[in-house]
Amino acid sequence: MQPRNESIGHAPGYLVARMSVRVRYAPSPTGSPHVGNIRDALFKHLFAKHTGGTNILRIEDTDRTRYVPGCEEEIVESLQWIGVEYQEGFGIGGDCGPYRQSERKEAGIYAKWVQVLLESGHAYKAFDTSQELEEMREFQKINKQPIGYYGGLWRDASGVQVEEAERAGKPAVIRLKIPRGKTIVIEDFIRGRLEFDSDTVDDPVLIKADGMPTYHFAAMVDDHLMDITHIMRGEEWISSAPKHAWLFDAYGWEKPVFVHCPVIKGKDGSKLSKRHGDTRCLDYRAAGYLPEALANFIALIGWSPGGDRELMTMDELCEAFSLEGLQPSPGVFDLDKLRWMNGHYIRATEAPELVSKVREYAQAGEYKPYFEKEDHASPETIAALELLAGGFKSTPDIAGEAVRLEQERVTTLADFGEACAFFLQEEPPFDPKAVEKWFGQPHVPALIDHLIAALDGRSAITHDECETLVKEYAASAGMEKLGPAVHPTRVALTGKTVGPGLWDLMAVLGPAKMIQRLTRAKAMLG
RNA sequence: GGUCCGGUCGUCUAGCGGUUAGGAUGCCGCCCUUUCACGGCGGAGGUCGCGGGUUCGAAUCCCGUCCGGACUACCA
Repeated sequence: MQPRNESIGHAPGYLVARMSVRVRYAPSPTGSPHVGNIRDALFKHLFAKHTGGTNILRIEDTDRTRYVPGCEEEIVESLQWIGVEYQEGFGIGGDCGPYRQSERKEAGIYAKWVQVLLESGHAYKAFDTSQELEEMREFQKINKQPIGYYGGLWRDASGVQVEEAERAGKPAVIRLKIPRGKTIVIEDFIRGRLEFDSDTVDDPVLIKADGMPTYHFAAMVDDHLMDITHIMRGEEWISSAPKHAWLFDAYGWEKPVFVHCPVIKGKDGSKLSKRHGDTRCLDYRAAGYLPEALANFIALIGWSPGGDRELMTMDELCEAFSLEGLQPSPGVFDLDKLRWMNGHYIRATEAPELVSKVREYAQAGEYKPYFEKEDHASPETIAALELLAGGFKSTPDIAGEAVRLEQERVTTLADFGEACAFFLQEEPPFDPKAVEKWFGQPHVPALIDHLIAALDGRSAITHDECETLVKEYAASAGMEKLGPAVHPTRVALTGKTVGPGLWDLMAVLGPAKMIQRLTRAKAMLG
């Protein structure tokens, strides 16, 4: 690996630390932002924050055919949810606007700059039809030649030929004329010096036949015009980096530092995609993940603060972030670890705040479409969450207490539904195994009678009183351990063998509900 | 096919010429305890992809090789 000297990066002919860092997150609105996209955005946010620089949001909507309405809103919402900030750009403005490329196209920016290239001979018009292009690739394939556009008829066409084609009204694209027989060098912050034989780089389209610029052109022109100091992007862009570098050279512009970040992979090692499960950023919100957990988790894929640090707040991430900590190799998205981390953040949240988060989560209802989806359909989860949402309305105190008591044993917000259900259900179902294990013992009817009698006539009961009550019975029955008293009581009250401390849950349930459930249990005993 | 990038426990990673290769997650066990969980402690799990060099000494430097991935659009 190459030495990386300064935290902002340096190389001859490249922008250096003299100006403040400017980075951009430039998504194209062609679908929901997924965790990989958002991780990239997060890196930029962390870098900008760490260096006191500027993060910019730019919308790259140069492909009209793939535009998905509503996408821009979701991009903004995703960033906001996870805590990625930007100081300039789409939706907030700035000195380098507009920040949507379709608007920049309307403003004539790309037409103007491509003209410069045309005039200097660095770009040319090509009139190939799509069919001709296809045939060319077919030919290259059959003859085992490198596939790509290395000139064809038009790279060195005479002015006469071009005029003729134009007069005939043939549609044209404008391509960049990549020099031949040259070595194009890219300084990548993470990987060091990258060299490309220009003969293996084909001539990219700059302006499409419909007049729209391609990514190769628009992104680079905008990066220059917006004074971007570091082109941070996924490593899938490395192969086209020489085109971009050459574009800067053709203009005589100073190049930004390239930072090709490792991508996030799925379990099978390929780039993260739908078949790896959830990839949409906001699906994690719907599934009950906390944004601070997701942010912390994805920040650690492809980046490390060094040493053993792992659990970090957004502020700590900003403080610790540096380009040196970026890894060259891709990482796998490990849901198990995310789950652990989410559980940690749930436990780290102050109870009152957690209660309101769970309430908002249950009431927002975003979980419903999520848990209806084929691959992780869970009608039980939906029902339990709906019950919880109702509980927050009708008996907010009980719902709130239930959340507090279950805080220690859930990993997602969604888990609260089923965990809290027995508090709110009129008649919580009995787990057959629990019944079989604890209701068969001879002392159980007497235990239940004892409890009912002691509870009768009371309007409330405290944690300590519940403890005394059960312990008294155990002592009177000559029990050496509490188990035989505690477990059947728990089953009678909750239907389950697992859950919060018995005294805690008894106090929350209150005498009336307990008597009702105890009576029901007794009836069941026969 | 071509070009390029990558390779440390299953996974995320620390490491930047000298370490018993460290941590985390997941898994297993013990402790705590009224259950589950949390928490604490401990364990299994890596011949640092492989083969050559350089060096007194290599996970760390060099070369080769294998495997994986990305790109190869008038998509980004």
